[in-house]
Amino acid sequence: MSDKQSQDQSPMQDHYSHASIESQVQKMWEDNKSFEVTEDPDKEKFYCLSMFPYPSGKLHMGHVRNYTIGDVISRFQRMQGKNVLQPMGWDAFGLPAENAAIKNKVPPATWTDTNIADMRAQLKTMGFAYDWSRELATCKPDYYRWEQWFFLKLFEKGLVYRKKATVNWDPVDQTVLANEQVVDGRGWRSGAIVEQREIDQWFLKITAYADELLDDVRKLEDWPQQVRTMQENWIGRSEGIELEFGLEHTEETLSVFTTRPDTLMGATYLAVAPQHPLAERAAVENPDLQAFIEECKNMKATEAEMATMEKKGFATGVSAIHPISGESVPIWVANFVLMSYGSGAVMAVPAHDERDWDFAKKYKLNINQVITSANETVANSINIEEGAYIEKGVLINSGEFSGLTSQEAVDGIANFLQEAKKGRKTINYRLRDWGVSRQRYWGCPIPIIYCDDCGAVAVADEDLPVELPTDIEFDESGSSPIKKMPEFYEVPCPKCGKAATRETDTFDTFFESSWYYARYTGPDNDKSMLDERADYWLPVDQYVGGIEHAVLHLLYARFFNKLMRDEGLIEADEPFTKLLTQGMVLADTFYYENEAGGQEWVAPKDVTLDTNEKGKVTKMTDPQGRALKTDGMSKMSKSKNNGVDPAELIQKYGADTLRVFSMFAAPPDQSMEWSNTGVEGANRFIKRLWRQVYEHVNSSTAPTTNKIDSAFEDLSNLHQELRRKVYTTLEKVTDDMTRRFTFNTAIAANMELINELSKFNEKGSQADAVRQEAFKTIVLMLSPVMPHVAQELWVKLGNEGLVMDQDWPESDEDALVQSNIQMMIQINGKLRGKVDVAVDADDKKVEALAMENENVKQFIEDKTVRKVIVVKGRLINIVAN
RNA sequence: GCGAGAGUGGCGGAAUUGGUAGACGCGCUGGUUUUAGGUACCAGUAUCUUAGGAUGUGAGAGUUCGAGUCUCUCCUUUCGCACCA
Repeated sequence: MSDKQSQDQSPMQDHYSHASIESQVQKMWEDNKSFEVTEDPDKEKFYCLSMFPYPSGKLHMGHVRNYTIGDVISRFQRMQGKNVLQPMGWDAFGLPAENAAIKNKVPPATWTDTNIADMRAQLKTMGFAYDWSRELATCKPDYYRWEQWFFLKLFEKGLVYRKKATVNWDPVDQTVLANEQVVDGRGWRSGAIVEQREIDQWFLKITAYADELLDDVRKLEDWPQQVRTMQENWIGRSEGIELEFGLEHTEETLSVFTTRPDTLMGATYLAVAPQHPLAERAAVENPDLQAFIEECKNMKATEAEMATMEKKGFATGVSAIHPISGESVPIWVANFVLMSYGSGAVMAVPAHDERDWDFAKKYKLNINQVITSANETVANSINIEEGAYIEKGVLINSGEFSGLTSQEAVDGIANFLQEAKKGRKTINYRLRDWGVSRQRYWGCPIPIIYCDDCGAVAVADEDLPVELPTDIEFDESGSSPIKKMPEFYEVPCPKCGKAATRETDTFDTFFESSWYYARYTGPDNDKSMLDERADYWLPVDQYVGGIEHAVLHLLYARFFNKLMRDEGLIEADEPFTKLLTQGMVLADTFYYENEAGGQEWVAPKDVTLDTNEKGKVTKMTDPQGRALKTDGMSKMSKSKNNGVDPAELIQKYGADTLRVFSMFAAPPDQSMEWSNTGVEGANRFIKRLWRQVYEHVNSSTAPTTNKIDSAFEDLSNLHQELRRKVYTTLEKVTDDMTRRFTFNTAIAANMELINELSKFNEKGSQADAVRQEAFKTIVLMLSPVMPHVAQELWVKLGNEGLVMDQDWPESDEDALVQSNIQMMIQINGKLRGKVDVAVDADDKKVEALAMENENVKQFIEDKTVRKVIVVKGRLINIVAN
């Protein structure tokens, strides 16, 4: 780019006017294509990605916060000399577009396109450093054709399969509902009670990668511990044994899974899930049992209550044979046993499991203690009639296994069962295979054709993409229009040519968001999904997004990354090296009670607050004079009417103010409380900096060039102190930006420096040179946060070019040198004085100086000094009594 | 119930390695400028106080010359999982 273009020779305005600055600076970036990047093997790359938004129509504060964090990191890394990629796109498939289509009679594609255009314009007003040439939208065929292609690769490899799974069926609208469309067990439009139906759906074998996903999540050291733990729990690996109980009077067996084989000898009954085949068979001749099973099935609705729900059971009348003792153990149906985990049946050891104990007490089943503690005192305190003993210990009442420790018994019993062919060691996962079929319209079509003769057949490569028809109309039922479009689904079989039927289901939208980060590296490629550019940019160095994606999105993206690696498309094992999960944006909530006793929520901007002389709020009123109540801070939402529109604030204060406030109010990973007065404070800060630079520029006798080093010879103390403050601030800010990611303290440190600078009233060319250096450094340090005003001030300070292309300032050792430091004097750990000492003074000298302090003398007058501790450069603690 | 985190002025938050608690900002109080409001600027703002100090980081104990920070017990709260055998 030409430097000329960025030079504005007009005189500096005495006041800060955000509107003209921001539009001019943004235009300059756009004209210069400042954020377009290409692969440069000579430069270190940095790929910074923020989670792409769903194009709902308007930017909200959560977006502003998320994208500002990513942008600050990107711009900082750019100043560190990295080749920075920061792309943006749209997670464009999804249910809201269908809802809008029904409501407004607009096709989802049109609605989505309009929203993307609006939101793109809004993002641009925020001045984010995105490479817009890489923009992608997941609803476009040039994007989703590659996931269709990839799905078929997985199909070939046997990593996808079809099986029956339950869906929510609305019997009135005759359509499948997404979980979000089921409200209190009823269809959201029809109000009909939703039924569960079993239909064939496609699954991805994520369980085949369970071990690798678990092992590798433990290696992601730059991810928040919380997210790693959540993923570990989600995968939920547990080691144990699967064993067979023979059924009495038949040849059949019942398989159960346990992680505590050491307690096997204490198993006094078995419990199976209500859906278990054995339960259903036993119910055929037992109407009471049948009724119990039905009752359990209907309890499904509220999952939250499930955990606290009363444990209930019903005897099947069938008994099993204990695989070791040969004793008869009754089989029960229990409402707490899950059909979906393990084999849907458990062995119950009431002596050593709380839930089994409760159940046994309730139904008067045997409780046999088989574990005791190695510690005699503990062992004597165990009373199995009072409660279960769940610790591991030493086996008793266990025949040949008695005396073994739990640890030894696990292997011993497992080996015994294995040899008897009655069991084997096994690993169970909580993780289920990923069902990717959705019976919705607005999604990527699944590229499969069903033929009566050939079965499920892949769409031929040359027929990809299977394009989703966009010229459609929704009827009142809300069911997918392509399910009623013969021109879409009537196709010949790709194998035999016979008339066949195209799949009309679409992919779960998590499918699109699982690989978009990789596609940004080559979004223009119409020959392949990814190319060699992917290996230049991947993995993503910094990923920024909401904690709500801690499990599903991040797990699926990690899974896809491994799938793509195994397909030879990329090299990296993991997609995201560092992860930053930003906190929620909260705002005050206010309401009054209406006549019906309901809550009417009042927008925070319409509320007047009265305070007492300490600033504590004493009264809240709305414009009609109604006294209001508050429900505290909660996440900005429509339902509580406490949202704040970023567009209005950009208009009023400018993007830089919004950026400064959202970075300053809280550390990025914590929730942030919105405050309108806080925004004004951020704006005041920028205006103050502007005015100070204005006064400096207009009164300066110093050279406005930056050749000021010669001016720093023989500086006075005051001058030296200011320079030291500049460079201690720089060191702190650099640390905050690189290591800590605490942008709030980085901004605070700059505020502190600016406050010092405003008190620095020295005159003369040396003072001006010191000031010039200080302002220049401040502008560089703040430019990632407030890039527009920083650019303008950069030029007004007499510099050339783009501030964002400058190197991050280097520390100056000379400026940091100090001859004297202040040390604290404590007596018995309490602060009693301060003393200035030479930096190189030894401990004896320091101690002597401290003893001379008047206040210290007073305090130790009638005491004996026992000990003196000198912590170099910090404090002296005198221990006396 | 299990797991992880948090608790500091009127509020958001700072204190990074055990070493000046309350940086920075908001709010509030007083003042200057202004016809006035707003803006801007200046000063003050943890609590008690006999004005020497004393107390103070959810509560209680402990380790230490010294604890917001480390250990233990308890309380409150946020988030996640939720009968996972």
